[in-house]
Amino acid sequence: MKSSDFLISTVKEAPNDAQIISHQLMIRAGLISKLASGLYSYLPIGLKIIQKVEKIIRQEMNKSKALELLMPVAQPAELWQESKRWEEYGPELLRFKDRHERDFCMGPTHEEVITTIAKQYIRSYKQLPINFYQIQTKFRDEIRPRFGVMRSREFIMKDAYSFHIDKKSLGETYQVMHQTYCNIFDRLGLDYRPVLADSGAIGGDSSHEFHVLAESGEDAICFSDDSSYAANIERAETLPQGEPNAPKQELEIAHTPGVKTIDDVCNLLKISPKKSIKTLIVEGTDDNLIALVLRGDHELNEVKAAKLDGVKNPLQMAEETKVLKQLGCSFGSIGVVNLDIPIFVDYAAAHLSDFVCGSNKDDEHYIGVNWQRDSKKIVASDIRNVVAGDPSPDGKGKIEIKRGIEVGHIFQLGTKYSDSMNANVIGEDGRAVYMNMGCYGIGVTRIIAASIEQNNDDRGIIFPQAIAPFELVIVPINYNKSSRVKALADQLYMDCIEQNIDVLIDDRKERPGIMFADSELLGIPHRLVISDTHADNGKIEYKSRMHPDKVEIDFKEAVSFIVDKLD
RNA sequence: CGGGGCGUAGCGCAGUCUGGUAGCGCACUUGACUGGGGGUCAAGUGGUCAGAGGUUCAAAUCCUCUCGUCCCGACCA
Repeated sequence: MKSSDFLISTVKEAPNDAQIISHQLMIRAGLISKLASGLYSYLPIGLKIIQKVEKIIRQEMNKSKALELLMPVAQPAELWQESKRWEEYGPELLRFKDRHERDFCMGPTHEEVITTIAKQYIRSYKQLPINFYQIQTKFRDEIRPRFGVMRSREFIMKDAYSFHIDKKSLGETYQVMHQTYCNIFDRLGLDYRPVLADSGAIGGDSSHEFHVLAESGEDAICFSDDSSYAANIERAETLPQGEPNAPKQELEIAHTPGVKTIDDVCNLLKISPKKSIKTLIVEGTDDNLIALVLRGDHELNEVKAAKLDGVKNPLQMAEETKVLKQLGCSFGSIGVVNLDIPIFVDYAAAHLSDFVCGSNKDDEHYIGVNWQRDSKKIVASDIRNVVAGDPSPDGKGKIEIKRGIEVGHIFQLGTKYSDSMNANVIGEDGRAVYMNMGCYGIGVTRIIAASIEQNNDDRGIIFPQAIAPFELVIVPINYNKSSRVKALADQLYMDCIEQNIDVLIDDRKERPGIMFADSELLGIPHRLVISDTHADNGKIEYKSRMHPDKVEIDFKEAVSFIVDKLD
């Protein structure tokens, strides 16, 4: 490709709505262009990158025996009503009517459609297992689109759906997909980790997420420092800590006028938050109130809490007016002594002795509280987020926490959709059974942002070779004035094309500094520079985007030198 | 949905408080010089100041409403 035939739309300054480095660089390098909130056009150079990512995904998916197909973006409401998700999904599902006033939605995912296809064409266990995938545009009307294509409303996703006669077969394909995902992310040159995940609203049993490690990641990932344990913080478990110590202090009232927060209580009473508890009130399933108790320095894990018996799922914090009416105090003064509603206590809080808590009266707190002596029977549970330093749930090592960008997610769905949509096959024994399903997603466009988050410097993007928009850039100095440079550069360009190198020759009438800066901003991995001074002695200059040093090589060997680098 | 910010040329911004000729840098066009790290000089192009209504002799500027956009929170396959 010649620069003069292409669109190089680099800019010095990114728009001020670009917050994170990948978003800024994608705008500055001219990969994307914003159309509206969460909607981006991919300019020619951005599309080249997408196509390279897709190629790797296709190759590995095909290798896993998955079959590519393509389903519609627009989907009829009937399908979603059948799976009950028309009601469950909420405003993230973009709904609209056609000219006949029939309800439709833009597909945020395709379980319903693929299940319909499977229902139609898969009749016998002999056709199973089978795994369909597509690479296609999804639309989710995100509450808050942000970070460019990292969390956009419209995005490209590879989604796969497998069908099985039983759970065993599903488990086998799940393992194959786990390995396939590792192969894909390896080839994409990403620093990533598979982690245990909550399966969320999609339902099902077993689930792993694949996270690219990056400071800007929206998820917290927990690792053991001494084993392979890794889990999303939503899912990472904490362990019971045994019986608390025997009481040493008497139960006493402390006056705490106007004090509401844990910080204020602890400052006033000169204790550590680790010796206090906080009591959160949530809605129960019968319009009742339920107390969740955490150590003062810990955070509630809403995913875990929503799964407790009698607690409304999804979790809903109680209104303060309702709390005031039923418990007689405001949020900051709730405590566990004489609290007459169901109480779930986090393991760490249940392990405390002689602690501080609210008294269920404003402006007073209890000190010297002890569970056995001062509170009614409680249920100890795992309801908090793990923190760095917690013991790993597998008993080996301690937990470390890092940030991650979710680029892949695999689920074992079981029969959730085949059941509600009546997708069955005839088994070996001649009886109809619901098919087990798995589903497997990769965020194609998010991968590009994630890769840039991991690979950049003060000059711009440093693309891994596998997804770089070009493998090589030729920068001729004085191309438009020096006929000798032009002849050599053109020859080199033709030779590269002959070797199937994805090469860009910068034949613009620009000063060298601009061409260097653009090639670095775009993250092209290899660069050859031709000038009159080099031409004099039959040399050419090579520079890798990864290394600061330039090297001189013989002009005649330049192409084979690059071919070697690309292998 | 709640709280906050912003909206002036393609991009980054000043001007708004205190009403009176719409500006700067980058980019873009033309020319000259220059030619290995975003160069210099000169001359240009480009704006319903987000939109609507109001106050006023006069509104980018004051008032009201609407829209867009970003941040924080709640939400999230």
